[in-house]
Amino acid sequence: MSTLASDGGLRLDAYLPYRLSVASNAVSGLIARAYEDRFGLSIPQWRLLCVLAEDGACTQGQLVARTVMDKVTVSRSAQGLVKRRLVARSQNALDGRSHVLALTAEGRRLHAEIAPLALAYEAELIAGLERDEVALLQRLLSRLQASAERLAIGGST
Amino acid sequence: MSTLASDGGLRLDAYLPYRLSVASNAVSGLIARAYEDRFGLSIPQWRLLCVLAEDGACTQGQLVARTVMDKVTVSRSAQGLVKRRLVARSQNALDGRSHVLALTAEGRRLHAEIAPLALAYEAELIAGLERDEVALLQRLLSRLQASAERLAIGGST
DNA sequence: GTGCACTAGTTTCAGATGTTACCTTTTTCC
DNA sequence: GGAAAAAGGTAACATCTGAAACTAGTGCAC
Repeated sequence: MSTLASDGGLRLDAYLPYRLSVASNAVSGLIARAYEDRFGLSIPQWRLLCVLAEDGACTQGQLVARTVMDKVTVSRSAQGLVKRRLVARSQNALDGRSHVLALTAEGRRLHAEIAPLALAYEAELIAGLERDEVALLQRLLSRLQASAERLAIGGST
Repeated sequence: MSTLASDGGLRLDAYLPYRLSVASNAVSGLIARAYEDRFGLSIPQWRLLCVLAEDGACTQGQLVARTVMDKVTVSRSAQGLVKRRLVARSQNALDGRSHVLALTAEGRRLHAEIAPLALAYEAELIAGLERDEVALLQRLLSRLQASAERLAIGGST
């Protein structure tokens, strides 16, 4: 019998989905403000820039798969980047429905400018943590994501 | 000199803010769908229910502090809960500006019904992890959140 | 080679979200 | 005790988001 109400040991600030969400919001908010203020980029736009810098030219479909974002989000973000001449789109010779996106010289330059800042933020965030703690964190996040996706599929049947 | 473009070792899928966001989205999406489908609750509403069950009656201001949500979000969520008679609002004798929110019997019942499900989801998510790994994850999330908040304040000056 | 199911991407629309402004009540402090 | 500043809460506005409809192009069946 519960004295006040706390049933079965559910406490909000020990509840992992809550903790994860709060931590993620704090980090995303920080990063989003930094990119927005200094470079006028949204986080989705920044993700596209990163993937295009890493992988070279891509179709939007590939970007969707690579960034785990909605195709509408990718479409709109790409439009903004094209408008700013950071990204060029050209016809895809292999498939008339899709276009190929690639960084322009200016896009590459901007990416090269932001990348160190991005890494510096990351370094600040994990300051004071051991190397292996960070590695474990990455592993655990992957694990959580995978579990969530598995449950989402299983649950929708 | 970079062969393709990957500058200074920035790879998106090793970038912590990105990983955190993706993992959090996957988990939140799963949980949100579950609560919405089965109980018609949004995540903010669910958070309020939890805090009210844990702490007993609160003002909205206290709920804002406790749940790390915007006061507008709390206001709207509370309205929904009141409309469904899960929460009762009464005048605050100590301060005429604020109201006191408390669970109704029905609210307590619903919370008691959902809590085991919430814990079951959490258990599924961390299935296969060691106890101390989970504890470390909690610590690391706290750390990241704290760092982000510190940087946000420092950066805005 | 024509029809039909399918994919890539954009547009449209409805709901969610946050920022700002606002009203009310309370506190401060002269 | 009354003006002014501040806090609790809501309303209004702009923005963001994602689902579903839509357009255009592909490719397989026959």
